[in-house]
Amino acid sequence: MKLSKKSKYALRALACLGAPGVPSVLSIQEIARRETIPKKFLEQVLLALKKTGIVQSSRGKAGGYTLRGAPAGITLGDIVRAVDGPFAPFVCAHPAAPVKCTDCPSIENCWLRAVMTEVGETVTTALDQITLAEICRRAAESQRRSVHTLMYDI
Amino acid sequence: MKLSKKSKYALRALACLGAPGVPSVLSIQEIARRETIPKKFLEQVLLALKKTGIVQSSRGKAGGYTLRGAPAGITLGDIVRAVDGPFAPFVCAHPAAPVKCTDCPSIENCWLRAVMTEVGETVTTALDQITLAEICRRAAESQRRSVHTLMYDI
DNA sequence: CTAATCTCCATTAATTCTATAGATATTAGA
DNA sequence: TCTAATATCTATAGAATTAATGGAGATTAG
Repeated sequence: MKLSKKSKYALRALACLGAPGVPSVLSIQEIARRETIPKKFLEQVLLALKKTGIVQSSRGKAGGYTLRGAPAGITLGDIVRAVDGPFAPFVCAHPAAPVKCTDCPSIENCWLRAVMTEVGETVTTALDQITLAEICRRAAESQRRSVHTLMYDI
Repeated sequence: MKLSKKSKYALRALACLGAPGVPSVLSIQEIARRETIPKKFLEQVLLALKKTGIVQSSRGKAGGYTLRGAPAGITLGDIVRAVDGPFAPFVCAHPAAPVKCTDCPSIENCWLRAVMTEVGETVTTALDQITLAEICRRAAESQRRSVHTLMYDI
């Protein structure tokens, strides 16, 4: 039940792109620098985010990535699905393209599949209720708090 | 967001132990045979389930495993946690023993951690609402249905 | 043109998951 | 007391997945 680093990087990159007061177009290199993410790895992450339409890119000099829609319209679920795939507790419980497990009796008549499909849906619903806007808001707040703490520390 | 085979094996083993009309004590070998699970692997799974008190065991000849409590008191969450650990989307969002990620600013002040801890709690709540009793009921129903189908097929 | 960028494909490295092996401890029953 | 069937424990091999890197295009502003 752990999320991949890809997801984590995707979240941080998007929070970066959605942060107010940041240039709306950022290059891979710039995001990698800001968030300390391996550049070549981030490249793959952004490509995945692009494929599902969460971000858009422009090539050439002065190119880079930008959010495709408003942060309020992008959910945590969208992001994680884009890089890690759908929430299928087991392959036979895959929402779109279920695959028979080697040990299922059959794909239509597998009680584990039935229960697990429901679980996957529950998780999906939960993650789809958190938006990138909310995440950005919290990120900004957290940063304010940390600066505040730092000032006290000094 | 995929569950491990350990979880799957645990669920099947417990559904087996909780099924009505089955001897209440089953040996590892017997469960492995019924559910087609590698015996030595199942051994580890059952040991984990024992450690958290979901099953109890007796050693020696005629020994084996049995459920510790009523199926209605064991949740899917209990089972998965027992073998796969708690639902921590990231290590810093571990409910009991959070560990600082290499890229967190700090464990107290990480917005990803805050959001992800909530997500983990949501998943936990969802999984804790499905009981083993419910699972056993569905398993039995599914089996009835499959026998029915089979009769038609022949 | 050129330099900075995204894109695509392949490969290596690291980690985690799955499975197996073997030695030991326990217990019912002959 | 012996034997056979069982759980327990620790280690390790094998497989699969994830993470990271490398390098050769394609595109575009200036």
